[in-house]
Order: sequence, then C-alpha cells, then structure tokens
Amino acid sequence: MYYTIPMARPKSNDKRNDILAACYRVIARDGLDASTATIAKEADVASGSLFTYFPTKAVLYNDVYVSLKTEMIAAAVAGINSGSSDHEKMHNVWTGWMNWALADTDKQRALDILRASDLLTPETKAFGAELMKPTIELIERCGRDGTRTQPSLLFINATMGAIANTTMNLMISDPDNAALYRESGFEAVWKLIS
Amino acid sequence: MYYTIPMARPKSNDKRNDILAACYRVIARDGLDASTATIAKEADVASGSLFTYFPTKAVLYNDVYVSLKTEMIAAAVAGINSGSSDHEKMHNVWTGWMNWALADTDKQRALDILRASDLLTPETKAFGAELMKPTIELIERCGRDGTRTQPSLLFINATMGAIANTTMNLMISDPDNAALYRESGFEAVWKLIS
Amino acid sequence: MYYTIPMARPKSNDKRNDILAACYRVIARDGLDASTATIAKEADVASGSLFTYFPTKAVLYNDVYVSLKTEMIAAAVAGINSGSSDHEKMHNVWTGWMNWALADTDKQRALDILRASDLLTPETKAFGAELMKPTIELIERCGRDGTRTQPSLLFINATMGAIANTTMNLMISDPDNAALYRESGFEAVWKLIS
Amino acid sequence: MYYTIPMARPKSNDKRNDILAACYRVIARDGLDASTATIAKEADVASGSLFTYFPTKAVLYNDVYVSLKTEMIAAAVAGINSGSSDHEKMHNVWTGWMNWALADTDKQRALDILRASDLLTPETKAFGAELMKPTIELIERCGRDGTRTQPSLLFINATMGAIANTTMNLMISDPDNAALYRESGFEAVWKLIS
DNA sequence: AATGAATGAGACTTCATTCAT
DNA sequence: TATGAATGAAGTCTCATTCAT
Repeated sequence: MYYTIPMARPKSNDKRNDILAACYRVIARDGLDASTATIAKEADVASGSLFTYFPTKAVLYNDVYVSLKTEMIAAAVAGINSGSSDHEKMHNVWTGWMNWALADTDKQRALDILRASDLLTPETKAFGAELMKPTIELIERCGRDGTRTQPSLLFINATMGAIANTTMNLMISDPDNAALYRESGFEAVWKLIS
Repeated sequence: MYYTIPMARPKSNDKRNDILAACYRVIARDGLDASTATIAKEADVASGSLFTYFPTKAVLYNDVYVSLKTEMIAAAVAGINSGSSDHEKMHNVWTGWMNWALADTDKQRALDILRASDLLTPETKAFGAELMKPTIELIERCGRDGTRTQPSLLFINATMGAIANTTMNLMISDPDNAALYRESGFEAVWKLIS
Repeated sequence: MYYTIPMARPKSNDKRNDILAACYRVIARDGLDASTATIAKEADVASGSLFTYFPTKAVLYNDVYVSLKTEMIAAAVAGINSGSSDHEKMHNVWTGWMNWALADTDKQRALDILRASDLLTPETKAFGAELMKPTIELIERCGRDGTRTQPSLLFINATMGAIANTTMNLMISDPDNAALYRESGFEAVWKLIS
Repeated sequence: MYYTIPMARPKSNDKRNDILAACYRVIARDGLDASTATIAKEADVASGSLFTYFPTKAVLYNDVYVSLKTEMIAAAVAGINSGSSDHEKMHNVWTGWMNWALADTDKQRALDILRASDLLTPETKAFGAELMKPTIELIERCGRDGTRTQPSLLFINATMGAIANTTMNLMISDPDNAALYRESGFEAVWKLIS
C-alpha cells in the first residue's frame, strides 16, 4: 500500500549523512539516552530506515564519533603548514581547532559526551588516536631536544586533548570571553610542549 | 509531659553507605545504564530498599557524586598546610589528589562518568564548585601579582580539573608510569598557575 | 531503641476506629488505590500498626463498608416509628437517610465507591442486605394488598437503593437544590412502593 | 509534483477494536486492576502493541467507556421513532436499552465499573452526557406541561440512568425474571417522567 | 529501499505485608 | 503493642530492533 503526497520534499540523496547529522544534534540536545526513533525523526527518516544504514545504535554512535572527530582534526590540521615557526604553526592548529568548536557547538558537545561514554569501541578509540598523528609529530619537533619518551608523549597528547576540550567548553559557555579562553588555552598547551 | 514511642529499625547509615559504595562500583563497571536492581544486588539489599534511602535513581547518582567528590577533595586538601612554600603546598595537594584516585580507581572512574553525564543537578554542581574553594584560594595566592580576572580563574580551575582527571586516568591505565604521570601533571598545573 | 518526645498528643484510645475513619476519608479523597501507608498516615498511626487491627487491606475495606452502612441505616431507621401514617414513616426514614449523607459527604462517597468495587465479599454484601430488613418490612406493608413476589421486593429494594444513592450524590454536588432533590427522590421512591 | 512513499503496515482498526473488546471483557472478569499485559494477552497482541493504539491505560479505559456507551445508547435510541405514542416510544427505547445489556452482559458490567471509577475524564463524561440528548428531549416532551426546571431534568436523567443500571444488573444476575425486571424498570421510569 | 507497526525484554518505581527493635 | 525499615512481586510504559507491506 502506498501514500501519494503532494509537494516537493527536500530529500537529501545521502540519508546516511542526514542521520549522522541528526544524531549529533540530538545527542547535544537530549544526551545519549535519546531514542533511535527521536534520531530518525530529527533526520526526517522512518524509524526503521535508520537500521538500514547502521546495524545498531552503538554502531551509529561510534560512526558519529568518528565522523565528528575526523572533521575536527581536519579543521585543526588545515593550518599545520601555514606558519613559519613551530610556534606559529601550533597556534594555527589551535585556532582552527577552537574555531571548529565555535562554528557548531553541538558538534563539540556531542563529541564530548561520546568521548566520556563507555560505548566507544577500541577500534573507534584507535582511529581517533590515529587522527592525532600529524599533530603529535609537530609536538615531537617542538621538544627542545626532539626526543621524548613514549609515556611522555602519551601524557602530552592526552592533556592537550583535555585542555582543548575544556577550552572549547568554556568558549561555548561564556562566548564573551572566547578569545581570552582560546589564547589562555594555547598558552597552556605551548608551555606543555615546549 | 513526655511520651516514649518505639523506634523500629532506624534507617541505617551503614546501609545507605553500602548502597552508595555499590553504586560507584557498578557505575565504574557497567556505566550509568546499570539498573537499580543491579545496584541493589551489589549492595546486598532488596531492590525496593534502595528507594527507602534514595527516592529516585537520579538522586542516588547525584548523592554518589557528592559523596565521592567530597572524599576526593578532602584527600587533596589534607596536605594544604603541610609545606613551607606554596609550591610545596600545591605539590602536597596534588599528590593527595592523585593518590586518592589510585587507592580505588573505581571511584575516579565513576566520578568521571558522572561529571560527563547530564544528570547532575545545578545544586550538585554548585556543591562541587564550593568544595574547590580552598584550592582556588591557594591558586590565587600563587599568581605572581595576586590579582587575576574572574575568567582567568575560571579557566585555571577548569583546566586544572581536566589535567587532574587526565592524569588520574593515565595513572590508572598505565600504572607502571604512574609516578611519571603524576609529576608531569603537577608540572603542567604549576606552570598554569604560577 | 526509643524516641522520647515532648507534648501531649491527642491519642484516641480506639485506634481501630481511627483507622476506619481515616480510611473512608482517604477513599473519598483518593479512591481505592490509596496505599495503606496513606491511610495509616491519615489515622496518625504507623504503617505497620494498621495490620495489627486489620489483617489485610481488603478486610479493612470490607469493615469500613460495614461500619458506614450500619451507620447509614441506623440514621435512616431512627425515624421509622415516628410518624402516624406509613407515608410519614417512610418520609422520615428517607429524610434521615439523606441527612446522614449531607452531614459528612465523604462517608457517602466512600460507601458509593466501595459498593461499586468488586472487593466486597459475599458476607459483607449479605450483611448489608440484612441491615435493610426493617425498611423492607415497612415497604411490604406499603404495598396495597401487602403481598409482593420475591423478585418484586428485590427490585424495589435495589432500585430504592439506587435512587437513594443518586439523590445523595446530586444533593452533594449541587447543595443549593438539595431540598428539591431530596423531595424528588422521596416522591420517586414512594411511587415505586405504593 | 507528487511523491509516492510506502505505507508499511497501516495501523489496523481491527486490532484497535480487538483491544477495546478484550479490555471490556477483562474489566468484567478481573476489574480495573487488571494489568495491561493481561488485556494485551486477551487481545492476542504483544504487550507493547497495546500502547501503539492507546498511549496510556487511562486513555484505553476512557476509550472503552466511550465505545461501550455509544453502542448502548445507539441500541436504545434505535427505537425512538418506532411507536405512535410517547409511551410506546419510550418503551421501545427502554427495551432496546435493556436488551443490549442482556446480549453481552460483560459490556454492561464493564460500563458499570468504569462509570463508578474515578478515572473517567471530564471530556469522557461530557461525551456520555451528550449521547443522552435525544432521550432527554423525549423525556422533556413527556412532562405534562412540557416545562421542567433544570435541576428537575438533571434529577430525572440521573435517576433514570440509575434505574436502568439497577435493572440491567438484576436482569443479568437473575435471568429467569429478566422480563419482570425489565417491565418493572420501565414502569418506574415512566412514573418518574410522566 | 522505505516505512512504521509489532514485538517483548527490561527499566524504574510502588506497595501490601512482614518483622526486627 | 507500636514503629517504620525491609522485602520482592508486580505494574506501566519505553525502546532497540524486526519485518510485513
């Protein structure tokens, strides 16, 4: 049986992306307990259709994480070759990173929620770590003597991520002082790695 | 004139604490989706009994957070007067803080999960902020000229919390290098505030 | 363990009656789903104490019914010998009946709710029927020839009860016209039996 | 321009009716405390499916009431134009009414239970009152002088309903004398309105 | 492939009743 | 005997996932 309905409806030809986008918005709004039905509705898609693109809710959440993190890192890494000094390069990376969060705060919020959750698979986490590689290399170069132990790098990487996350959240919650937070964050990170 | 009336079984603080303790262990193990039945079972208490001590699951979670955070801060603040210099005091605070996390890693994990969730009430958050006061005062003193803007303090506080959290998680996941992480964390924090 | 509390407290020496009275008030207010804890609280009695007087909630409800119905019929039958004619006697009965309902509308409401429920035992119902005997005898006398078939008496009795109930409810819900309803009710009943 | 989209399983009116029918049967058998699971099982439907047709148990109950009352009144009103005199018309109405109750006694029992409960919404009650309109008009005509006060009509309407209910219950509980009860009931009602 | 009704496990919470104090 | 905490069965409703259409 079929319905026939009038009016064009602006149907994206990439439903998968519609669902991913709907998902991060819903997570930002309602948290991880949001139902798949809610996500499907936000994506303007039937509840069952969600499962033709993502076999389970957990997979969807992991895919959202991967997709957002990829986007975020891309925004950061974009500036990695655009300065003369390492300091300048790192500053460009940082600025791109922070601006990405400001451009659509739901993305940062969703990413933060997902990261804190216990439903990211080891594969997803590994993928996220992989994305950080270019930045890690830059950091390695910023060490005075260029040699750091593995745990040291691990520490720097994790801490930088945490500072970035904190900075972004502060920028979002108190936009008037966004610039201050962004520069304070960079200063803290630069002290950390240099 | 006075009446004497029987007391029946008084509500037991032990039992309340059993439930709180069971709860953080279960959160650490299963996440926030753990059922109240699971928590009750872990506490060795009937499923209904949980609700004589906590009216709802959300209240229980908030109370667990308050209880753990209180404990954690107490462990940190214990050393606040035990050194000669501010640097030493801060180091003692930091060490107490980190050691608390190592002593029972489930507590730190549960605290981390709860903090990231969206079910802490404003009251709970305010209470958590209040607990940080003594440390904030110490930090204020550590500023070279002693005067910091409000956003600046906000930034330092949030970032220090994030670094602490990251450090604790690293110590837990890679205990062999715990001492290294602890000292790196302190170094990062000290740079931040001095 | 014991509490010692100051102040006289107006303790009835008949807790059983306190509970019965609390129960009809709670039924009138909250319906039959009210918890035993609520009833106990209304009676100013510990929740467990209720069960030293009534072994189960169902027994309590049946006892409340019996107690109220006894009271109601007593109020009606009080006037059964106080008139010269049968018409007058019946009118006195009716008036006593209706006034009882007006004196404490919660009683009528509770009685109505209990009657409609399916938790009155056959014994309770039989007891209620027994109480109607004097009135039935009066009705029998009011039949012109004094002989009625059993089903006919059954019909008259049931219908009179229904009219009484309806009348009482109307009097309660629209007190301004209470007198009108009372007399209309009597008229209807008198037509029925004469 | 038009789009054609698939319809999946449409919500089935049959299934909705199955649930409504199961519900009145279960109410007649087990009372209002019957669980939704029991009702679903009686309807041969998954427990969750009940809630795709009725958002809450209370709505289901109200809908059952509306559906039964509509049916009952339709059965009564069917004969409203089929006699020459008002007496005959009213008798036809009454007969249709009583026969409806006899045809499926569970329906009358459920209706009685629901009416006595406190979970019918004002809307439901208003709807039920609306259904009585045609009969009320007939009654108004039966008044000798055609003018009745509002409270008087209210009284007649409520009392007639109570007599009908009582009569139906007697017919059901003592079917051998059903005809006697039916005619006694009509006589009582006719005396009431004429 | 798209749709949304169907499914039933499971969640939180209530509550009559019991029993330690 | 009075008290109220303890118990665990049971209830309503939600929701991830399946599947008829």
